[in-house]
Amino acid sequence: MKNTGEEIDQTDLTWHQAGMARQTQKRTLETRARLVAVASDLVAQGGYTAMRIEEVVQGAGVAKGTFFSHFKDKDALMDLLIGARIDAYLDELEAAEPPQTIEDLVKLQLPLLQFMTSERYVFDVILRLSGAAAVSDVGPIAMTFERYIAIARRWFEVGTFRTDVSADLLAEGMQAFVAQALALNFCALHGDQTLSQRLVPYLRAWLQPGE
Amino acid sequence: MKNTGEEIDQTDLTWHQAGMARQTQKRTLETRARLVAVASDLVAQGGYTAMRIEEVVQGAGVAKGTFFSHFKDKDALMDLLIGARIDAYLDELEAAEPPQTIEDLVKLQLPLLQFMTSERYVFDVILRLSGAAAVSDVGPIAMTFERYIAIARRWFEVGTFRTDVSADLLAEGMQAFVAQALALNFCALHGDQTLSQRLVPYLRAWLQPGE
DNA sequence: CTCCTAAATTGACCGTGGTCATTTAATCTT
DNA sequence: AAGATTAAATGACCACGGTCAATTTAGGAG
Repeated sequence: MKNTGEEIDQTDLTWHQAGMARQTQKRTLETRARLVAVASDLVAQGGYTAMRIEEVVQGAGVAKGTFFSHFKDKDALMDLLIGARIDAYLDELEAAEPPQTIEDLVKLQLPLLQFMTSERYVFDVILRLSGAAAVSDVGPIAMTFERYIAIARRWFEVGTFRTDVSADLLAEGMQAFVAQALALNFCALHGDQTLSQRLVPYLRAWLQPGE
Repeated sequence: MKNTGEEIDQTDLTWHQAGMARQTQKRTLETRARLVAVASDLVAQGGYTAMRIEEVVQGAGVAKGTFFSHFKDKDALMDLLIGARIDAYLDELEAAEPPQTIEDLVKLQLPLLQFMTSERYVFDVILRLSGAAAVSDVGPIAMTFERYIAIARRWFEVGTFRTDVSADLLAEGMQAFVAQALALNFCALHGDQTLSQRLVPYLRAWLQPGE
């Protein structure tokens, strides 16, 4: 995003008069890094639900207002932290061999799904940030959702699954079933089954109908 | 839920000594009714997002604490208000002829879906309350989700849809796709399509594979 | 009617996310 | 180096959901 502006004739203009923004100070990056590091630590200790902005700024040795000049709101920080975790799981999915059976498909994703349901709050944040209201604020989590679809699409292009509909549609459908299964995981009425148990019948009916 | 306690021998015990709770006062019901009425009015005026507990109690002429002795939290009130609206839409679905085509299926549900996406906040509340963490607090919205599945199941039992999997699975799958479509409705990257446009391909692939 | 108990109500208070006018610090200009 | 200009940081303040010890009120018991 940065430094992509076009070249500007500076012969009779200072770069400021030409409308260039003054460059970000080193201080800024340090402060931001400290905020993220402290937040990360706090999450490691007490989980996402318990993280408090007040504690983050105290730990980073800055005022509360400083936090909000670095992040739009608390969600933006969560977006970053949770998005990074999801990305790491997607790295593993991408590195793995494309799954050939429904069971493999579920098994491969299980670590990611378990992270997503590790705290109710985490799941809520993910749902809230999985789609961006404006193109300009597509955040880390929203990016991971795009990425997830892209990875799944590749699996369905080469795999042993139905071919009467596009791999893209199959991927989006799987996403829908995964979200459903995760939601039901928090539900007392259906909480007895494991994620896999719930997911496999769905995906079999979706990806291999009539078999 | 009320007055379901078993009969108790009262020959030598007052009903109070027998452990019966003193009956709810008329006052209670009036206060609660007033709170709900005011809240309902406020929602009608400014939408769910803008509703403030402070305004509700002011309008009802009670103290703030009173609200929370009637409702566990703000969500509980929203559960009631939104649940009632959804129930009304489900009444219509139940009264209608079972849809025979995908297009009819979507068209029939459209009013409900438009309500669910009328405000981002409403959608978030619905997602949050659609499953109850404990059996004891299955609220109005959670009930409507059970009801929705039951209605859809009946459609799929008599309709012109695939029969290789249970009608129950079909219903739950449709729910998943509907949720997905609603979520994408708030997403800038996919916001150009209408709900129907998004939903029809999904449901065709799910309910009538290979046709 | 009066006393007594439990239900209902009160409102000051708290936790926490978020704002913004003001102050401080860095960097550019001359 | 001094002055000008913008970025960064500050912290008092607000909004709003939620709590709870204290108070009021309803209605049965005597």
